[in-house]
Amino acid sequence: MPRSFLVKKHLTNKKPNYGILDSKADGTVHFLNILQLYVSIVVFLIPTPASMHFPQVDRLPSRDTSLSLHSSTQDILYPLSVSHNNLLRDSHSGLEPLGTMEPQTFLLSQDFRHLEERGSMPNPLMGLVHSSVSQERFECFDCHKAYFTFSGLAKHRQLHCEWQCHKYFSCKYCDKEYVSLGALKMHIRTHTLPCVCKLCGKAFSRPWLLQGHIRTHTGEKPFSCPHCSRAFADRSNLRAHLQTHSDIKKYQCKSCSKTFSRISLLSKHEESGCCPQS
DNA sequence: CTGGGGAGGGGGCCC
DNA sequence: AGGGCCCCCTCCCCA
Repeated sequence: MPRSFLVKKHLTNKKPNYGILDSKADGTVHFLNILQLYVSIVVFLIPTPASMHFPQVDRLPSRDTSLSLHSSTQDILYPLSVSHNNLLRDSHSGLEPLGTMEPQTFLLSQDFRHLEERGSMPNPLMGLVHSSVSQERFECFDCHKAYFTFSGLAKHRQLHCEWQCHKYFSCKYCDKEYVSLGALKMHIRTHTLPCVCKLCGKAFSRPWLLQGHIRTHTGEKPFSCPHCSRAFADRSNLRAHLQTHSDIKKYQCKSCSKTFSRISLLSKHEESGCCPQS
C-alpha cells in the first residue's frame, strides 16, 4: 500500500478523467467519440421553440464517461476542467464578464439559463456558442479560440486542443491528479504493483524498487562509504549516511541554531517544542 | 528524545 | 512511449 505521506492533497473536487486514457488507447472508442460528438452537435444546433434549452445529454462522449451527467435533480451538473475557470470571460463577443468561478466548479443549469439570457450558450463537450443575430461563434472552452462553424471547433478540439488543454489526469484508484499522462501512469503502478518479489511475494511499483528490495534478501550492499567501513544497499541511504561524516549539517533550527543532518530531524526538533512560535 | 539506518515513493532526465 | 537510473524526500524502527 502506498504510504499516506505520499498522497498528494486533492486540491479540487474534479472527477476522474479516465475516459481520456481509454479513448486514446482504443481507436474504436476514438471513432465512436467522434460519432457521438457529431450527434451531439446536430442535436445541439436544432433550434427549439421559444428559448433554446440546453439538450438533455445522458452522458458525455466516452472520453468523459466517468463524468456521467444525471438529471435526477433539478440541476444538471456540467463538469468543467480546471482550465475552464475563465469560461465566462469572453474577449470576443463583447459580453461582460459574469464573474470568477472556482477552478473546480461545475456549472449548474441555472448558469446556462443565465448564459441564454445573454445570448451565449455553452456546449458541455467543447465550448461556448455565441448566437448573435448575424452569425454564431463557437469558442473553445480551453484556449478560447473562436470558430465560425461548429465543425471547425470540433476539428480543433479533436486534432489540436483536446490533449494540450487538459491540465489534469486523475487516478481512478484514488483522488490524486497529475499534469502529465506519464506521471499518472507511473502513479498507477503504485496501485497495481506489477513488480513482485519471487522470494517473499512483496510487490513494488517499479523494477528498481524491487531490485533494491531483493538486496535485503541477498545482503548485497554495493554502495560503500569512503569514510568508514559501512556499506548500503541504497544510494540514497549512503548519501544520508555521508551527512553523518560531514561537519556541516545543512538544516539549522531558526530558534536555537542547532543543526541537523536531515530536514526530518529538524522538523522533529521543531515539533518537539523548540520553536513554539513557528 | 535524538540520531541514524532501512525501505520505499515521486519527479525528472536520458536513452 | 516506456524503462532505467538518479536525486530527493519521507516514514518507520531501533539503538
